This record gives sequence, structure tokens and C-alpha cells, in this order.
Amino acid sequence: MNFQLRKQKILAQLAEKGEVDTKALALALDTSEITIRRDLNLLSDQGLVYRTHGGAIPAEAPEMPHRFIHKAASNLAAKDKIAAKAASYIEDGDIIFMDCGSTVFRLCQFIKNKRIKVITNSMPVISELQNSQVSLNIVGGEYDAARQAIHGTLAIEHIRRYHAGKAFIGVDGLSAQGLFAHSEMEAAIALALAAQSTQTYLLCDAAKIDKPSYLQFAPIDMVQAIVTNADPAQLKYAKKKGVKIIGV
Amino acid sequence: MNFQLRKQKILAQLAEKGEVDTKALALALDTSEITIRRDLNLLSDQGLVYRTHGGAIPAEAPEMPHRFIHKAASNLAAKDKIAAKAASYIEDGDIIFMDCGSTVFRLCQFIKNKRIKVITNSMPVISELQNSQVSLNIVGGEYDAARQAIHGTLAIEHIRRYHAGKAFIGVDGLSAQGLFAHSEMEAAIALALAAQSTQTYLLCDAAKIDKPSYLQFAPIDMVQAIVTNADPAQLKYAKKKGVKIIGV
DNA sequence: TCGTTTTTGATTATTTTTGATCAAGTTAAA
DNA sequence: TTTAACTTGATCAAAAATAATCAAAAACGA
Repeated sequence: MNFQLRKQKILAQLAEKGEVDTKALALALDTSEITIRRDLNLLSDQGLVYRTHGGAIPAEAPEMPHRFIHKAASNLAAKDKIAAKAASYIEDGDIIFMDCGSTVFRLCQFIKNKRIKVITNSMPVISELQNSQVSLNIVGGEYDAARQAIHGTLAIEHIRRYHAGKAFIGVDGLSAQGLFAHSEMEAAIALALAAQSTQTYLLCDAAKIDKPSYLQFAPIDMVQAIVTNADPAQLKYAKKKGVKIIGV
Repeated sequence: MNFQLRKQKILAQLAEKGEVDTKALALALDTSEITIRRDLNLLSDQGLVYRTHGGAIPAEAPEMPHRFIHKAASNLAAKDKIAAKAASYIEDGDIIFMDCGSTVFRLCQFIKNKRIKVITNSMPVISELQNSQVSLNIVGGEYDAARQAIHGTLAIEHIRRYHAGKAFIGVDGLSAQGLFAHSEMEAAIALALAAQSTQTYLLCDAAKIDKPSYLQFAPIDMVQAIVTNADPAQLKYAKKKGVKIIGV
């Protein structure tokens, strides 16, 4: 019974019952609890399950009502850790860009009380920061309800009018080939932000690593740093190109 | 039964019944009351429920920040009547500007289901319409927390890039001398909107009539129509200049 | 075959979760 | 207003789950 097999059975059981617990799995798969725990943690890193004490539930579990919060809920612990680490690079007086990534959104809680300027196209970020210490600059353009973000030509033009010390962006996937996005619009925003900032930080949980996605839009060294919970060894190709890997 | 599962069940029950109480939950989820209380407190911390004595009720959608509601609350009935009347001039397919006036905000409820494009710099309007039929275009620029609106040079530039059939604006005061605003920024936005639209509707309740305010920024015939609950006789000077007076 | 790497399991210390008790606070009826 | 019933948060202790460490077993490549 190797990991691949166990993984399949765990996911199958999860899909069927909606939850699994460590003890039952250890019994059913004829292995030890610690092995099951390790498996579950791996699956959790990959974003395939949501870890609970004593077991796991499907990653897609309808945790929260709002669509965005829901999306953000997957891998929440990892994303929060990444966001906290990234926030430690932000100081009073900074001017930063934030895009509409769900990990980037988790930054909000850590910067609410900082005296900084934030330029963003993400509606959740706007909502979260509109009554905070932060001075907000909102990117204008067409509102994309599905992504809860502002996109379009004018958004790009708007971004090009500003310059920031740091940009914090998310992607949909990352591989040796470069950065991947869901859509051209998200890609265009990411490119614009990177072009207009001195330093670009990519916030990326382990689930996105080596997962090429829809559109490859930039080489990996467009960013200066990657903040991730993944094993740095997985990102050797990035390091080789001079990208700083910041683990959490 | 772990926290994640309880959380789901609590939220499900809350959505269904509208309220939950500690005892019933403890019984239903087969755990102790103190655990339920802890769960409810956690959910409350996350803003998902509103804690009551003995239980919890759904968290009210934190749609509009308080100050705005407050401001909007004065003269609410009159403002709603004015907004309803103004909305009757909006048809599917229209492209309209909306500014950050409190009466203009009352328009939202009447246009939620129309198939129109709305270009606005008002955060409450954005919040209200972001999950509606309406296609939103958000004016970019610096966010002014006090006025809950987007202002600044870039906002004006943004507006100048668009043209709409109708603009709906509010003012702080109105007299034979012209239109008055609280601040230069609001005035600049109003001017820009009027310049970029075929027809400009001024939404103005009786309390504002013949109340010159801080800054006189435009002649009264900058607008093509005034929707108001005031006696039309009070606005003869406007009518004389060719402004249409629409009573409610 | 030998040496290296990977996977797994056992043990222990730590962390998390839960429940019991009790003083303090809140609600509602008298 | 006062009393009585109920609810709550704080503190502590027990139970469960977990991470960390190390060692054994298995898989692997040369």
C-alpha cells in the first residue's frame, strides 16, 4: 500500500462521506495513524483536502457564505502564514500594489494598522481596508463580478500612472516555464503591477507549485521574491534565476 | 464531531431558522454548551454570526458603513420618492453616471434589476450593485474614507474617458446663484460627470433648496433636470433658465 | 552486492480541544 | 427595584491529536 493508493482511497472516502478521521483510516488502510496524518498533511498542502483535528473534510466544503471568503477558505492556514510572512516586509510609509489573489487578500488583516498606501483592483481588499489606517487608491475600470476585481484597459492605464515600492501578486500556477493565470485580464494586471513596482512579491501556496494553468504570461524572474509554504527544493529553478525564495 | 463540522451545521441551521440557541445546539451536535459557546464566539470573531444571549443570529450583511446610512437616513422617505421618480427615467441599455450623493445612493434599490451600465465613484453604490444585474464601472483614484467615495485627479481623468446618456448627481445646496458643494473634490466630480453626459439629473430634496453652502461651483443650468420634492414655485429661477423641474 | 534515499513506525513531548466548576454578569418576572 | 433563573467567561484539568525525533524497513541506483 503506497501513498498513491492511499491517496486515492482517502479522497474516495472523503467524496463519499464528507469527512474522514485518522483512526478509521489507519484501520481501513492497514497502516499507522502517523502515516495517515502525514498523508492528510500532504493532501492539505496540495489543496485537495481541508485538515481538521482528527481527520479532514473536503477542500470544497461550504464553509462560509460569501463566494470570495469561500475561495479563500481553502488552504486558509497556509495562506495566512504566507500572508503574515509577506506582511513582515511591509513598513510604515510604504506604497504597495495588491492584486486580486486570494492569498494576497489575506494580507489585509496584517496591514490594517500600518500607515501605508495601498493601490488595488480587488474588491474584497477594498472592503476590508476601507475603514482602516491604510490610505487606499482604487484602480478604476470595469468591474468583473466573477473575480470580484476591476479589470480592463483603463485599469491597466490607471496602474501605469503609479509606481510603488512593492507589489504583492498571486498566480494560478507556477512551473519552470513561468507564471500562469486564469485569464488574460488577470495576467495583464499582474504584468502591469510588476512593471510599476521596484520589488514584486509572489504569494504562492504549495498547491500552485508545478501546476501549469491556462495561460503562461511571464517568466518566473518577473518577480523578485516568492513567499511560499512549499519546500524550497521544489523551486530550485526559480532560485537559479535569481528569485529569492522566502519560506514560512 | 470537530469544529469544522459543527461550524457547518451551525451555519446551516442559522441560515434555515434565522436563529440558534446554545442548549438546542449542544443537544443536536452532541456536545457541551460551553463548546457551543466557544464555537459561536469564534464564528462571531470571524463575523459570520451575531452573538446574542443564549445563542446567535445571522450576521447582518455589513453592506454599508454606518456613517453613510446615517446620513442617508435623514429625510429618507423624501429621498426614496425622489430616487424612485428618477429611476423611472432609466431604461434597459442605458449607460449612466452616479455620484456619491446620499439621494443618488437611494437609486440603487430601483435599478438593481435593470440591464444597464453604471459608472460611479461612490463606494456605497458599488457595494450595493456589485451583486446585481447592473454592469459596474468603477472610477479609479484615491479613496476618501470620510465621503466614502473615490476622488482625485485620476478620478476626473477616468470620467473624461467615458460618456453616458444620463448622469445622476447630488449637491449640498442650491440657490439662484447656482450649485454648491462641500468640497472642491465633489464639485470637480460633479462638473466632470455633467460634461460627459447628454443629460444631467440633479436629485435634490427640499432641505437643500435655497441653501447656499461652502462652494458655488456651477450655474444652475449645468443640469438639464432637477428631481425634487420641493414646491416647483421655489425653483422658478431654474425653470427660467431652461431646467426641467420634475416633482414627486 | 553495497551504500543511499525514501518510507514507515515507535516513542515522547507539545499542542489543541474539550468539559467541569464557579464567580460575575444579564435577563426577565415579581 | 429586587429577586431568581439563566447565561457567560475564566480557570483548571483531562483527554485526544499532533509534531518532532530517531530508528528500522523497504526501495533504489550503481
